[in-house]
Amino acid sequence: MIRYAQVVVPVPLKADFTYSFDSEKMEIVPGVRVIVPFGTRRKSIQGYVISVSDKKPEGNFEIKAVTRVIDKEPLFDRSDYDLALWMEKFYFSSRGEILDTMIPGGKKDTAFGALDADEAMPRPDVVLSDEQENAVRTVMETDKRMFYLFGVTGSGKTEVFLRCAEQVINQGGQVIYLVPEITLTHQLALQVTKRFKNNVAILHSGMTDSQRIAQWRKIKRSEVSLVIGARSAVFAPFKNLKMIIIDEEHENSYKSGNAPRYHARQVAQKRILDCNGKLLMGSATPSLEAWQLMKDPSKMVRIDLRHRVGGGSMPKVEIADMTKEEGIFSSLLQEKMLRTLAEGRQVILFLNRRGYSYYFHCRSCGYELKCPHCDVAMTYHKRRNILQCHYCGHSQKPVSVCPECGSMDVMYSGFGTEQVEHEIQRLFPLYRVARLDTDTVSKDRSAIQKTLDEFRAGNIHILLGTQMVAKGLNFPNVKLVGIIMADSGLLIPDFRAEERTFDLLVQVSGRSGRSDSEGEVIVQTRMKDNPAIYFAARGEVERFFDQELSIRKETNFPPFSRMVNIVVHSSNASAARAFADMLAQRLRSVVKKTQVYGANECPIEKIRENYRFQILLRSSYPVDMLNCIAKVTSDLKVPSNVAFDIDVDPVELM
DNA sequence: AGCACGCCGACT
DNA sequence: GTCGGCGTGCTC
Repeated sequence: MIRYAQVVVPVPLKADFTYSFDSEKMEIVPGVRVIVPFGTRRKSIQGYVISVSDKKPEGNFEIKAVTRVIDKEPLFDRSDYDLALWMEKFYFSSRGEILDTMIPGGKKDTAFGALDADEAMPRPDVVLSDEQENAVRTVMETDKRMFYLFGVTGSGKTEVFLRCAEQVINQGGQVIYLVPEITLTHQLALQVTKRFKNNVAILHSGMTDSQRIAQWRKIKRSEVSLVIGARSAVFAPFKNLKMIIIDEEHENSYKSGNAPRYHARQVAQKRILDCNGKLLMGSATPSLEAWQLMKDPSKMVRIDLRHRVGGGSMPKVEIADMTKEEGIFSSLLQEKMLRTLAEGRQVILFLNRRGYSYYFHCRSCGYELKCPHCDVAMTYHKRRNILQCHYCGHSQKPVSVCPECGSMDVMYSGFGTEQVEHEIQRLFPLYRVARLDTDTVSKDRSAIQKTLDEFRAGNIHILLGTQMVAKGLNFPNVKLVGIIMADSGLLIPDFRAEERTFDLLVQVSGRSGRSDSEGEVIVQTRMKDNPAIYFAARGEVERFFDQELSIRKETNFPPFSRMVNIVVHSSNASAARAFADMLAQRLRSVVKKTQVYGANECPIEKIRENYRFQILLRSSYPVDMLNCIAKVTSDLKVPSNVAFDIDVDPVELM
């Protein structure tokens, strides 16, 4: 018998599409994936069956046949689909794209993990500190929905998380444990596997699609009770979910950077509300959203962990004022490095920029070399001897005369990790340095682990890197951390710049002095009075967050308002501008208690040959704002050479 | 988002 | 005379 399947596909279209199939030959039920012809030239695409019916749909269109069924059993059920529907409304995305993100085997995760089964990491059975003990008890025995473990780096949050998970599982519940992608290390996986044996599913990006699907099915059949993974693990299809744990809650990687632009924390809140479970988050540097919620214990219970479990105390931080220094290294940092290295201790240096130098600039005509496809300066990479764009990857030969006026009075300025590495080799020729950034490790995943192993073994004395060295690393022999340029993140036009800079400084500083009380941090800056730097250097975490919170309140920025960033883009600049202006005007005419800014050029006006304009909306009445956006965008004729992207609660505005 | 169709410019 | 630009419309 010929039947009909309603299918959604991973394209930005809200409609579903009906395909026919012969029920004698194919077994198709809601929740399975199918391969269907889609679009012109009957290209094949993977789709998700949301319903099946016997009668032919009305309408004047050709009904094509399902090419092939992928699954014997459904991969998602009604409750998974309901979550997709919620996301469709909340994030203005299509069901096809959402299911493609929720269910493994669709969109590929871009991040990379470092999970290779070599190093063994035996752990003695730890005894909880009083603080930790109390934390576990509070979470388990308090009848509240949300809990926050606010604890300094090294205070043993992981152990508290694992104990809570254990208890929930012992009571028959199921637990999702989210970690930022870079923190999903081999060590954590080992700890967890050792503890939970085969009761745990680990979802990491190094796995193949079929491995991931296998894990998903195990979760669905309740063959495991604990899932650990990055952002998308929040979709783990547990039937008796009772707890979601979010480690390093402030991390931006919990927010998806593309099509459905969901935030794992928001999805977690939604799921936890539906299943009547508990949400347990933690960080040494909470997001301001969380910090505000903690002010009201009826909304979120704050639990403090004030002490490092190893007994080590927080490192001593000193500021090097770079307005009074020449070159990359201040005399203070150089001196500290020499002393530390002479003692046989190790150094971590942090700089959030890769490459050799940043701006190519002509002193005769003022020309600045930008990527031909993006509104972004090209970065010079010395080893490969190329200029590269960090947005689109375009590369070209370095130039030595101004391409504009032919002048030879030109210079490359601004430095990245590659140049710092050279400088270290020059200044400290007796010591070995290793650089850890996407340039040195992107080729193979095991390279990170290899470098870290060498560093742990003491064969490397100085570890230099970007974000990668900022989080989670725990090397007892590291005594000194140097932050080469603490202000780099403060120069971007974003109301979260200070919050992010502060988080980063605190996290990086936490790499120092893990085993004793001798840890030191040198913060190099040209903005020593900036609150983010000032408070981070003094270790005054609460004072920073309180001050930042009051600034946000005065200026009516999140968490005191909600924002939506609509980015209109097109390869045709005037088409993009015209549409963006029109959209902004329509929004303005319907919103009530919402401010509409723009349309203006995005801070990065062009990426990959696409001209970009943004409309920023801000409101203390988000329901009105979101409804208005839904209304305006639903009956809108979009020129086909422009597209727009709605980002609810954006974490970056570039 | 892709992709094909289709109608105007500058060129082997 | 063609090749190919990108504006327009569609995807069961």
